[in-house]
Amino acid sequence: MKHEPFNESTEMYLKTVSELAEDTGAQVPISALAERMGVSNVSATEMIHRLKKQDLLDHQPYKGVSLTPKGQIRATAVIRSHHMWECFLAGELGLSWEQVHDFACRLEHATDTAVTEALAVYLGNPQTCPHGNPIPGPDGIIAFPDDVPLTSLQPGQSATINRIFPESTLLLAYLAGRELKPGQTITFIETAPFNGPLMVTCGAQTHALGHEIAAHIFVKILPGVQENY
Amino acid sequence: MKHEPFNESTEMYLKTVSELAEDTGAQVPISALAERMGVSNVSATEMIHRLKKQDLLDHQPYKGVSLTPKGQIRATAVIRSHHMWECFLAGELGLSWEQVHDFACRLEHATDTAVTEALAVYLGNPQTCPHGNPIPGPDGIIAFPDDVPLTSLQPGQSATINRIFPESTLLLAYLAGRELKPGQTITFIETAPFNGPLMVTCGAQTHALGHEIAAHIFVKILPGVQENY
DNA sequence: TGGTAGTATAAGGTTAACCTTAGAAATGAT
DNA sequence: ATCATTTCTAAGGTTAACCTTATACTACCA
Repeated sequence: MKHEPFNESTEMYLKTVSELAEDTGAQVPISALAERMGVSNVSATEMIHRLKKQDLLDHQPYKGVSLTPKGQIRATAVIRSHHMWECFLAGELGLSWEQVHDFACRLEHATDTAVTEALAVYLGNPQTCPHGNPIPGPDGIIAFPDDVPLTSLQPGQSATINRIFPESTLLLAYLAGRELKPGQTITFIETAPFNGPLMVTCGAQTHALGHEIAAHIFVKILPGVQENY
Repeated sequence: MKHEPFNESTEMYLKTVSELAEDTGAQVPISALAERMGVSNVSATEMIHRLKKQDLLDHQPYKGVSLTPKGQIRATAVIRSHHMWECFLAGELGLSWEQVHDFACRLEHATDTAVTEALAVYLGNPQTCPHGNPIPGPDGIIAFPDDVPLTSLQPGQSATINRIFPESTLLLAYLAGRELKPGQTITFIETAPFNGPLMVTCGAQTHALGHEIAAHIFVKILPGVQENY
């Protein structure tokens, strides 16, 4: 009756599947998983088999993987703990917006559920992390955010930044340096010619954002200025 | 110029050497280490060789091991983080005195120095953990506590509990159930015959404590009642 | 209906951290 | 000085999580 170990590696796979599934629906191709994990295809497949044997995820050959209820519970627990730590590190300890993701990435695997829940209460049950992403409830339910990627804006449209997803240190550092954080209002000017960067203004600044970056910035479109007709 | 990995296993060895050295002086026998780590003698020896190669500790064959300056720094960093988390979990999150040790045991290996230091400031630079043990400074210096094991009391002597060392979940749970925590005043009655348990009173309660347990309770002796003569 | 691109499996290799059994070497107490 | 205890080394085995290379299988598009 010993508790399952749930080591870091296991948790990273489950968490990644959960994050990728949020984008694409249910079935996550192993190749996508492998890439996000920085691991070879064969290694990922091996690991999938191990996790399948533990009833943490399902695998439809040539289709992809999806979390079982058991895997889902574990994945959301890790994500919840991750975001709680981000809130704590940034909000209480005053650590920087771009650093806390990294710190939380390590703490998340070392956090007992009792600690996560006590932390949640301490923080007043925050609903989003400092990067704008929704925090799963203790029941594992994630509120699906009402936003669109920056890449889907029309020229001239204004929007407020809602979240950065998925989070990555390099990206967060880049955005922090330009003050492109949730809450900021930006206006999309145009996409530079020859499939160039997206030109946006934020306050007095103009930024040229690559497609990769823009795809990770989710925004809420502001009601457009009424056009005369 | 990659940062050293410093995985959990490495840190546990260094931490354990540091804790054992505090008792016995400098040289820690590998067998003692192996026992505390719950690992075979051969495995511990293997690991010692690995750590030696990384210049984290010295090994005098047939004598024992001791930390190098590099190992010392790492060990105290882990211990500092451990105790900071204990303070936070108990003092801020309100988790129980006997649970926080376990939770901190996992967090300590996932904590960046920047987080430890921010936490220290947040907590007002505490000097001892909830179990009374001194917290190493950021420089790695540990204030040696001024106390003696309960086993060294004379019958009739009173003392205040100062710390529980080394901490272990079972022991802490046992003591918590009897309210034997730092700050409490106890009086040593006698050692029961035939090398039996130590009889102590704490408030209205009398407790029979085994030698193992008593050796882990460190106390400050109170000035004795003046005897008539 | 192919054929390519993507996916799966097979085979063999690596590393860290453990294990056991066995034998060799040093220490320290009588 | 010897002998028992402790400590060390040697040899071989295990597991998890990686790797590469190579081959087999499926899917889907033209």
